[in-house]
Parts: sequence; structure tokens; C-alpha cells
Amino acid sequence: MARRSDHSREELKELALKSAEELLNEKSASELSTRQIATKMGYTVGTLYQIFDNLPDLLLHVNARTLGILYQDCQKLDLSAKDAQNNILAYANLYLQFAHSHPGLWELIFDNNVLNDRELPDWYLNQANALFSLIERQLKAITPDKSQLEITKTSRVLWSSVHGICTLSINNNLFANSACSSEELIESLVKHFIKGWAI
Amino acid sequence: MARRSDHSREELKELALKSAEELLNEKSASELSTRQIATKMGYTVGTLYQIFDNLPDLLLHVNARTLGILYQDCQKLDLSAKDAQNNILAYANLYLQFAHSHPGLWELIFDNNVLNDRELPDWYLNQANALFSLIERQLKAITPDKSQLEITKTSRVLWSSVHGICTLSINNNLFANSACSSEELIESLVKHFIKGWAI
DNA sequence: ACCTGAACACCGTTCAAGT
DNA sequence: ACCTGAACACCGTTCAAGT
Repeated sequence: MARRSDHSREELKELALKSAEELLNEKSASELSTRQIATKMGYTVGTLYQIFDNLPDLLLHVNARTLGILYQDCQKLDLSAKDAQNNILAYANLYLQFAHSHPGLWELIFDNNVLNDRELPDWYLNQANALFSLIERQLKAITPDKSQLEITKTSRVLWSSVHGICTLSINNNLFANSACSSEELIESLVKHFIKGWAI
Repeated sequence: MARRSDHSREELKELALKSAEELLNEKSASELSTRQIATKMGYTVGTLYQIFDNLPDLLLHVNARTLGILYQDCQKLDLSAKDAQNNILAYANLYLQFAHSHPGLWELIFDNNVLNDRELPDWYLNQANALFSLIERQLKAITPDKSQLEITKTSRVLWSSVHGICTLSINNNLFANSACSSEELIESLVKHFIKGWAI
């Protein structure tokens, strides 16, 4: 035992993140443990602490990768034939779909234990800002005359709101009379908000 | 030991919930434990499991009480001199203020471990619906001609969105250039959405 | 009937000891 | 230098044993 060096530091990091992501496709963040991740990658817990500061640090790296995947998915959308409002709606629906198909990864993005009381590093903020830029670009297309501050502000309002609808749609069934789907709620939000904002 | 009967079943329930609430004013839900609650109320963990099914069940009772407090706080607002849109804004700001002053209790309302994969009992749904009714009443005042389904749907869209802004405002500092406060974001959401919706 | 305390199967994190 | 395995201080939940 000890000193196996089967994998480089970078390979271990990749192994750990991939293992965590696979586990998060089966269970929620609160059911995930360092021991499970270590077992899945064929090492013991101690090794994880050579690569990451602690579990929240490991999970923040998972989140950065998730934001990267969301960004790539957004890039793949064909926005050419649509207007800016429909493009934003397409982003919002992509976000909603991701939340439903990867609830474990999605919930982790705003998990308190990962983000709370922590100075977010640049490599993380850059990923988040890249996503916001996509929305900002569409907002600018709608109202070229608004200030950059107003555009920034509005992109945050929109994404937070879409996020909130996803949260309630995933977490529970408060919409007991489920005559209204989450897609409908998202559409109502985006259309009415932009209509009121662009006037 | 055993058979103390210092307190009735109802008193124990009250003691447990009050202890949990006090702990949630100092720490987040993930730092809370049955052992801590039991110690705070002067009993051992076993006693908690005579009163509640498990920890999520106990926390759902905490949530129901939180919703009740929010409802009472809403009732205390003086809405007489204002129009419906400003009343909704007042509700939203009350929600935001509660989130900031009681983050532990507030986060628990949408905690996955409390709500997930669970049939929500009537005593809980009633509390939630009472809060929604307040918003629905204001929406009806704005547009008396819309259908009840549309009013219901819109109240969910609005509350989810307000909730999302509170989440991002509490959880992190993605609004790095904090030139825009959460109050501003809430106001932008409510005003623009209602403007676009009421047309 | 009510409550305890120990037990079980887990946690996150640390670190001496091995190669 | 890298990795292990045991240790520490915690978890949620159960249940025989006591009064």
C-alpha cells in the first residue's frame, strides 16, 4: 500500500469529480459522502484531501463543471431564426430541462453548504458570468438603449426568477392542481416580464 | 430515569419545535441535529421519536409554523392606502426581510430533505395556500376579468420568482458589482411582471 | 406508558505509519 | 511523495431495559 501513483494529480482530480457527478445522478447532495466518492474512484478518503480542501471545495469544482456544461448546451441551441425574447425562453427551458434530468447536479449549484460564507474563486465566477452574458446579449438586442447596469440587473432578475420556478417545480407539488406545468409558468414569467420591462 | 411525565405530549411537541426554531436562528438546517434538539429541550433523542416520525417530519412541523408566522406578518401590514401592485411589493419585501433576519428558518421552507418524495399533509398545504390567497386577492384586484386558473398560476409564478431572488441574494454574491440591492431586484421583477401581465 | 442509554451503521476530517 | 487505515467527534434511528 501507499505510493501507488497509478494516476497523476490531474487524473485523480478528474476521477474524483467524475465519481461525484455519477453519484449525483443517482442521489441528492445530502446523501453523497466523501467515502462513497473515494470508493467509486478506487482510493481511500485520505487521497481526496490531498486534492481538495474539503467536501464543499470538491463540490464547488463539480458546480463549475456543471455551469460549463450548461454554457455548452446553450451554445448548441439554434437561435438564428428566433427573436430575442424567444431565445431567452429557449435558455430558460434548457435550464428547466437540465433541472429535471439532473436534479442532483442542479440542486448543488445553489447548495448552501457549497457556497455559504465563502469567497468564490475567479475560475468559478467566470463560469457563472459567461452564462449571464448569454442572457445579457439577448436583453441588449431587445432594448439597445438601456444602460449596462440595467442590463446586468435585469439578467439577474430573470435568472433568479427562472431558478425559483425550477426550484418549486422540482422540490414539491405546491401546484397541487397541476393544471399548470412548469413550462407554462416559465413562459408566463419570461413573456410578461420582458413585455413590461421593454416598454 | 424513565417515566418522568414532566410534560404532556403536546407540551413536548411545543418544546421540541421551539428548541429547533431557536437552534435554526443560530445555524443552518444542515448543522442541526436531533441530539442538539433533544439536549436543548432537556430530553434524550429517543423521546423525539415518540412525537415525530423522524427528523424531516419534525422539520415539516417547523415549516408549517414558519408559514403561519409569515401569514400573520402579512396580515399586520397596512395595505389600506396602497394599490394592489404596491401591496404585492410589500408582501415580497416582507418575504425578503424574513429571509435575511431568519435565514435558517427561511431556507428550511424549501429544503429538499424536508419536502422531497413526500405526500404533503393537509395541515401543511393549508398554511401554504393561505399565503398564496393573499397574493391572489391582490391579483384579482388588478385584473378582475382573468380566470381563477390564471390568477392561481400567476400567484405561483410571482412567488417562485420572488423566492428565487431571495435565494440568490442570501446564498451568494453572484451580484458581485453589488450596485443593485436585492430590494431593487425584487422591485424590478414585481413592477415589470405585473405591468406586462395586466395589459 | 414513558424515557433512557447503548447500539448500529453511517458521517467529515486528520494524521501517524507504511512504501 | 503518495496513500492507507485507524482514530476522533460527530450523525439518524432503533429498541431492550428500566421505572
